[in-house]
Amino acid sequence: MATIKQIAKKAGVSYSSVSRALNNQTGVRPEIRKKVLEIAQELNYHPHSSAKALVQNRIGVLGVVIPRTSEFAFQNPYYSHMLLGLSSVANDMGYHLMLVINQQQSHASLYHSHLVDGIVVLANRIDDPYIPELVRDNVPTVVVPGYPDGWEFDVPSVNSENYQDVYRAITYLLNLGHRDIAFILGGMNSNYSLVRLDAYKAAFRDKGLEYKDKYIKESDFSKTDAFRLMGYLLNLPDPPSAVISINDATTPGVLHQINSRGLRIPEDISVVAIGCSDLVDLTDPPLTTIKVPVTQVGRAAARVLIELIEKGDCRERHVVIPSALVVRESTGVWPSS
Amino acid sequence: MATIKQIAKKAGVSYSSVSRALNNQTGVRPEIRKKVLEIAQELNYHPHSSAKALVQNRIGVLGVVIPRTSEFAFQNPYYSHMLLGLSSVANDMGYHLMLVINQQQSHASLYHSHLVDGIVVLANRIDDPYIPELVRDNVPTVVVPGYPDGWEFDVPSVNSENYQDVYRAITYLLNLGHRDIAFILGGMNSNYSLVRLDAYKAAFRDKGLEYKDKYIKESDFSKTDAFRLMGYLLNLPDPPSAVISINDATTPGVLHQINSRGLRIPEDISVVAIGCSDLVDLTDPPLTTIKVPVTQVGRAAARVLIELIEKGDCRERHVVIPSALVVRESTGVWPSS
DNA sequence: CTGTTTACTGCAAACGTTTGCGATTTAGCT
DNA sequence: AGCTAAATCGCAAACGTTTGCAGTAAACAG
Repeated sequence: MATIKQIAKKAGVSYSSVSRALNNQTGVRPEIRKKVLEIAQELNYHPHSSAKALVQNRIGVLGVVIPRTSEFAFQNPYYSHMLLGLSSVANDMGYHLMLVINQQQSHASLYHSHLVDGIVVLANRIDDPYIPELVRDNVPTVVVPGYPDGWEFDVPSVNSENYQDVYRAITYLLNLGHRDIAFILGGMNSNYSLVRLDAYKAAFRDKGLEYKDKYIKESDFSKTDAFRLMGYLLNLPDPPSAVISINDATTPGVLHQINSRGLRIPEDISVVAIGCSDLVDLTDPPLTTIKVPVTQVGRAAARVLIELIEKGDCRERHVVIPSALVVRESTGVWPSS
Repeated sequence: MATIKQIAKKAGVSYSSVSRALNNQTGVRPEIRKKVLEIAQELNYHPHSSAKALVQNRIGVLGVVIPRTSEFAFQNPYYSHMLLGLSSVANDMGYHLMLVINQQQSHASLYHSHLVDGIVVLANRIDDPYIPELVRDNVPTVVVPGYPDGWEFDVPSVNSENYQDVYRAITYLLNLGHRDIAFILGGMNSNYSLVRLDAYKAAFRDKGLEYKDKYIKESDFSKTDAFRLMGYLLNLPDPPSAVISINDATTPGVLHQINSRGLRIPEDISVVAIGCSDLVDLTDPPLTTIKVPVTQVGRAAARVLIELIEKGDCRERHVVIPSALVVRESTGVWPSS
C-alpha cells in the first residue's frame, strides 16, 4: 500500500508538500504538484481514511440506523427507497453510508467511537430509548419521521405530509358518503401510526362526525396481521364501507382478505393505500393512494444531516416533503347503488 | 471525548496498562483492571476506531456495493432481504456494514483507502468493469451471484440454486404438457439471466424438445418492461401456454398484463414466478414459485467474506444455498380442457 | 538466602496523515 | 543592486491507539 512518505521520497520532496499537493492546497510549485500527482497515480495511492480521520476528526460517514425491526417489516420498499435517497445525496457530498440494522447497543456509540459523523434514524419509534442519548450527547442526528408536536425534546427531522395526507384522504372518503371507515394501523409506538391516527380523527371531527373506535385496528405492520384484522372487520355485523391501509406492508394483506371474499372494489368496499410501492398499480382496480415520496425524504434527511455535521446547525430543523393523494379507481361513492 | 490517556491519568497507571485492561488481555492486576473499567464506564469511554484501525490495519467494516442500478431495480425486495442477511451475520461477528449504491468509482478504492476490510458485490453483472481490479489487487471479495462455470477468473461467490431451480421448473412445465413456455428475463449482462436461461434451454434439450427463441424475452428488470413484453407475447398468433418470470420486479408486470386481458390462470396460461417476495401469496391464485432464499444467501456471503478477511482464504469458495420449487395453483396441465 | 521463573508495568515507537511555524527561496519594485 | 513582500518548503508535533521490549516486583523452589 502506497503512503505519502513513499511518494515524497520518490519525488524528492518533504511529505508535507505531498500532502498539500494531493489536497490541492496552496503553497506548492506547479511542477512539483504535477510530479506528485503523477507518482501518486503510478503508485495507485489512496489516502488512508483512518489516518486522515484521526487528525481531522471527521471520517466522512453517515450512520443510517434502522432500529430493531422484524424481518417482515424490513421487506417494506420504504427502506429501499429511503436508502436510495440517502445514498444519492451522500455520494454527491462526498460521504459514505454505514448501515446499521437491528443493532442491540446505543446509537450514540457509533458516533462516540468515531465510526460516523452523524446519524439518521429511520422509522423512528416514539419509545426508542436511544434517541434521548443522542440529544444529550449532541450527536448530529436526524430522525425520520419526526416526533409529534410538542414532544419533550427537539430533534431535527424529515417528514412527508403524514398528517395532511390522511386528513385529505379521510375527508375525501367522507365526502363520498362513507362513514364507517376502517383504518389498519401499525403499532402505536410508530410515529407514523400516531400522526396518521390523529389526522383520521381530526378529519371526522372537523366535519362534525364521529369516528368509531372499533374500525381502528393496530397491526404489527405485517401483511399477515393486516389480513387477520381485515378479516375481523369484514366479519362485523356492520362491516366498514371503506378502509385505509397504513403502508406497503399492510396493504397486500388487506387486499387479499377482500379478494378472498369475492368482494368488489369499490362497489362493496373502497380502499385507500398509503405507501411508496408502485405495486399498487398492479391491483385491479388501480388503488387510490397516498403516494409517499420516500426517496425525497431520504434525500432531504441526508442533506439536513450533512448540514448539521458541517455547520453545527441547520437552517430548517423540521423539513416536510409535500406529497399527494392520487385518486384512482378503488374508491367510490357510498352507498354505491 | 474520553481517551485512554485520561483514563490512565485518573487511574494512576500507564496507558498501555489501560489498553490491556480494556481489551482484556493478560498482564494487568485484577484490581487495576477493575478500576480501569470503572473509570472507562464513568467517562463514557469509546475507543477511537480510526486510531485503532491505524495501528491494527483493520477497520471492522464490510463494504456492500450495489453497482449502478436503476431506481426501479433497487425496489426489488431482493436487496432488503440480502441486507438483512448480511447485517445479521456482520453484527454477530463484530463487523459493520458500509453500503455503497451506484458509486461511480472503482470498488477497490474503498478497500485501498482502508474504509472497508473486504467487499461483497451484490447483483453482480458479468460485465462489471471493477471486479477484475478487485481480483488483481487481492481484495477480499465475494460476488453474488457468481460467474458462469469456466469464467476467466475465480472470485469467491454465493449463489442460490439458480440453475437447478429453473431446470426443475421448466421440466415440471414440460411434464404438464406445456411446450410454448415464455421466459421473461432481465438483461443478458446479469448473471441471473445467463444462468437461468442456460437452465431453460437445457431442460428442453434434455427432454429432446426444442425451445423457441421467440418466447425468450429480455427485459430491463422493470415491471413496466415486463408488462410490455408480456403484451407482445400474448399478441402472438401462437401465444405461450406458460410463462416464467425472472424476479420480483418483473412478475407484477407479467401478472398485470395477463389480468388486464381477462385471461385465467392457470386455465389460459400457467405462471411460474422466481423471487423472494412473499407478495406472490397475495395473488389469486397463489403462484407457483421458485422461492429464492435471499436472506440466507446474504448470511452466507457475509460469512465467507469474514473468513476471507480473517484467514486470508476460505474453505468453500463457491457456496450454493439450496432452494425449492413451491408448486401452488398458478400452473396446470396443458391443454387444460 | 539466593537464584529463577512468573506476573505485572511503563516506555517509546509505530500506524499515515495534517498543519502551524519558522526558514528559505523567489518575485516584484525602486 | 538592494529591499520588501510573497510564495514555497520542510520540520516536527499531534491525533489515539497497540505492542515489543526492557525493567521491576513478586512468588517460588532449592
